Amino acid sequence: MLPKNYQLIYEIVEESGLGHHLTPSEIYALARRRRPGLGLTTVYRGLERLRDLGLVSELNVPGADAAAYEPSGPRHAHFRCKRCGTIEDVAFAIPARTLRKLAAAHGFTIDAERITFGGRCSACSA
Amino acid sequence: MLPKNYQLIYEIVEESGLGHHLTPSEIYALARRRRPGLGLTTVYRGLERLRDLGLVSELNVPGADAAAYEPSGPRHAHFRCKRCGTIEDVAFAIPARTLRKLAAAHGFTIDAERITFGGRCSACSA
DNA sequence: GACTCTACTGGGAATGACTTTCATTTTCAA
DNA sequence: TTGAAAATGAAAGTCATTCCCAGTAGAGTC
Repeated sequence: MLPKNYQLIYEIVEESGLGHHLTPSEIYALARRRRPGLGLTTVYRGLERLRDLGLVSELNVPGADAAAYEPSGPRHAHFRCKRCGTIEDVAFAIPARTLRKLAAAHGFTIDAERITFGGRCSACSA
Repeated sequence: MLPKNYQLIYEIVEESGLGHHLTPSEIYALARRRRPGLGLTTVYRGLERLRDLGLVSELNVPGADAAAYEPSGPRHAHFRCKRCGTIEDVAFAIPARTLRKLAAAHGFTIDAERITFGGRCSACSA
């Protein structure tokens, strides 16, 4: 059974909705609204646990100063605007067949895939 | 003209060869062998410049505590073993046509693409 | 209920990568 | 030569993340 606090952390990430991305300290701030006295350490520990359970995904994007978390959903990529820093979800994933081929060719096993694009978002390229 | 120190930093990353990945502090240590008294600040500044010039690429891999640098070469992906932390190059890139389609569909421009796989390397999965 | 063992908890200190600041030095074109 | 702009290094600062440790809550047992 998941400890209450980890449950809370999961709810917060979950409620943020797909396509939103929260940093640990944002999660901390939100969680303390519902359970003041909660420690930052617990948030980090909870996120680690949830990550291991596959309930949330960590996406750390180059250029961003902190990691971000989102509820685990269908595989997708991320786009980060180099100017304003916004992160968007992009519906793109490498076909499983391709992954299998790569893994076979290199002799390793792949259980995670992270794709990030960088550039200018529509607002910033105007 | 590139300042001497930045040149030195570039040479170090360059000589590391494709497929090798150096952290700023490793680069710092190597650079000081040739130019003692060089400051860590200069290494960071140099890497930033070289990155802007497109001469080196930064690959920051989730789970690693520091960023890593490699000479800019043909586009490729990286694989990081979750157990031993080794980073390998993987000859894989998303086709330009696919990138164009994604960019057009979302209204942004893509000028960078970062792909990282996670899993177990051949040694660690045995 | 009382007991125990374990997992969970929070605060604060520690770590470590990276950045900022600032006074000094180098570069290089005029 | 000279003067502005760029580069430099030391030290201090920032900030996300982790470690440590003593205290607490919960599940299971008697």
